[in-house]
Amino acid sequence: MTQVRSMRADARRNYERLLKVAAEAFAEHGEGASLDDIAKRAGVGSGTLYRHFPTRQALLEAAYVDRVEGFARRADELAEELPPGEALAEWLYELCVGTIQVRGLKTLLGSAVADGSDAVLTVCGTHVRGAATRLVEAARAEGTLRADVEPIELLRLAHGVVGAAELADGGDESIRRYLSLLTEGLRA
Amino acid sequence: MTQVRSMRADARRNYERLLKVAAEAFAEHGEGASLDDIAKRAGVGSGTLYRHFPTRQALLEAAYVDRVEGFARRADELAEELPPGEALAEWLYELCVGTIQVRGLKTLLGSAVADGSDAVLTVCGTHVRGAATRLVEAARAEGTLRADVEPIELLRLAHGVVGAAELADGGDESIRRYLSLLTEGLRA
DNA sequence: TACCCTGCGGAGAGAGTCTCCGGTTCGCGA
DNA sequence: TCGCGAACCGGAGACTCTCTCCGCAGGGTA
Repeated sequence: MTQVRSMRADARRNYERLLKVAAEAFAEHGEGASLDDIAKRAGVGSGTLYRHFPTRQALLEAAYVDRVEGFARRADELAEELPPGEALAEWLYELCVGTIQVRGLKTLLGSAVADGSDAVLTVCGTHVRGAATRLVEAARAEGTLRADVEPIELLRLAHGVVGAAELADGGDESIRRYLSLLTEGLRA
Repeated sequence: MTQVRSMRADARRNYERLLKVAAEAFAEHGEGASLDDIAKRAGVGSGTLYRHFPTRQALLEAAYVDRVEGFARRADELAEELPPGEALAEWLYELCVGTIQVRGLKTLLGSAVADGSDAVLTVCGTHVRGAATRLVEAARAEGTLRADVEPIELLRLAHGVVGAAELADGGDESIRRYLSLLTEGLRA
């Protein structure tokens, strides 16, 4: 995606410094971390930061792509280890836990499944939507998942579950609880 | 709740001007509306605003209490008109729609059902939790709602549903869809 | 080695938050 | 009705953060 090779050596150095520092800063202060401060900590001017990453969103995405790719890979691992329904359930759980633990990731994943024009679909969006689609299709074929549920709907609901869990204590048990309520429904 | 009577006449005038302007500003610009701007529009200095409402949250709550009281009253109306299960479902739907339509309300209701120490429970929290409890108990007694679901859990999940719907188009149909997925569960 | 031009840095404008305190004005008691 | 003390006002100003602009350094190529 990023044409890293045609970058000048110093530019590339700065780019990678910024990425590293940004990941730390977002993890520490959440998505709202001061951008000028990130620039300072990386030893570059703010101009340099904004040249490489025009928006906060761009930096957030660049800093966390590999983590999101990790979620996508994990989906395939789980698909091999478990029956489809369980794989999907476990993946959603891990996704939610990851989202709540790594500060800043929630916004990123949120905008990755938001209803923007699909033309400008982000890398993260592609990864996470792809992974969800694979798991959903398998679970549907197996007959353990309602046939009318779209992958994107599941991702959005998972995002909602994270929101709900945050309102509780934000712990893994809250995630598990709200996810199970969603899976099993509210009827008696 | 607010000891309005013991206020000096000018203080009270300003207090109410601020409330009115704040409700407009939050509705127009969302919860992030500029506080200094609200003060200016109300014709007072920013010091006056901060004296009456020490935090953005305090102003938000004061500006929207009556709306939240409206939700609570609506719960009782619905309880009279419909069977418990339907009343609860309809109330949650209206709550979600209201939350998404009135900008700024989402944050307020979120913090009203957050896991803060219950000692500092807000007025809005009391109203909305009370209403939910009444509806939940009736639906449980009727046998249409899982017996192990707490009112607060339902409110948090509703907040999550609003989040999910926002990621879609934010329309009433999205709310309806995600709420029904939650109610009926995801199993085939 | 020398030159061009990519990429750098940080000053500074703009927007917002929140505090502080000199000045105003309300309302009570006489 | 007057006068005084307390309650309340207003907005200047310090601080934080975002984002742009442009003179200049220093990398890459011939």
